[in-house]
Amino acid sequence: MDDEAVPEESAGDVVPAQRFGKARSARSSAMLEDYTELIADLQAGQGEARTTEIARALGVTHPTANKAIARLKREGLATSKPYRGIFLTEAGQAMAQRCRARHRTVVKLLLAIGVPAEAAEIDAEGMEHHVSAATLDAFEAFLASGR
Amino acid sequence: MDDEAVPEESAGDVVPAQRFGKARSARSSAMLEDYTELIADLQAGQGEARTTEIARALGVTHPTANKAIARLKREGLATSKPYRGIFLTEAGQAMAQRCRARHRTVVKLLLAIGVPAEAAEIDAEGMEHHVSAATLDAFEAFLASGR
DNA sequence: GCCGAAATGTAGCCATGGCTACAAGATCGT
DNA sequence: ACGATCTTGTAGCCATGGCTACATTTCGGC
Repeated sequence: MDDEAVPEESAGDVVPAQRFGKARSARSSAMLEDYTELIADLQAGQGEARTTEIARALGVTHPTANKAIARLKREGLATSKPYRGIFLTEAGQAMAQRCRARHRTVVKLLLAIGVPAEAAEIDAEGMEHHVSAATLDAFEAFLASGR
Repeated sequence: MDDEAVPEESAGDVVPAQRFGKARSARSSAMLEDYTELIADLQAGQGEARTTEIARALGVTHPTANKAIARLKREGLATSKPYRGIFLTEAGQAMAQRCRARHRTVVKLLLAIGVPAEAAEIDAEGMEHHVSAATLDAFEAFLASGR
């Protein structure tokens, strides 16, 4: 959180490095978010989340999914016992819920703007990870105001 | 490019794997877009784009910028001679222009929605790379319609 | 004209996130 | 209960995009 007050910047620019840095870190957590959200969906939908299902849903091979799940476990977002389903921890469930809500809001906003449904779904998948709290608030306010 | 013609999918879901795949590929081209856009800016602003400037503006070290520039050259987007400035090819300039226009549109849309200016700038940096042509059109139509 | 500082380039490390190939555990049919 | 098959896990490769450390080139001051 440091936007202005950069001494010898000619103020015309706001130091773009910050923005790019934020975009980069958002990219790195995007995967975690996708996985937790998906796992929550699978648990809700069919009781448990299996590695193969996760891989299939994300369009990656199962070893890739496996590595990602290992990372989720490392980060304390999920747990699992060998050859069994994957389960989210409290933290994981919280993240999944937040992401799902944000995803829905982004899609609704795009639709409200007039974006075709398929494009809205596809683009939201990538955009959502870059939507800050402030922006999300604005989206919700916009939707609530009935435009 | 394989979008439709997936035979027996029950149409209730549109196969999420596609969406994730698109989001992933958008992520991989995001860097190219950032660099070309920035190089164009630097050329316009101070006549030439130097490696150190690019690195500073993006908030990375110069070897990182150097590698990225090597990739730009590989992809035919930029040219440079050792220890000299970086220049965009025709293709690079075209990409830069498209990206800059898209960036501006995204920012304007966010502002129109009511997103605070700083958040709009930051979030747009990440979001823009996931905005498809269809979505961009919708954004422009929305802005033109004065809401 | 030379020498030192700044800029640029190169080498090599690390983590990530893809992949294929193979190993090992579960499950199900007979 | 056993074997085939499916699922899961592991190993190891590649490319990418960060980084630090070091080499080289350019450039500016003296």
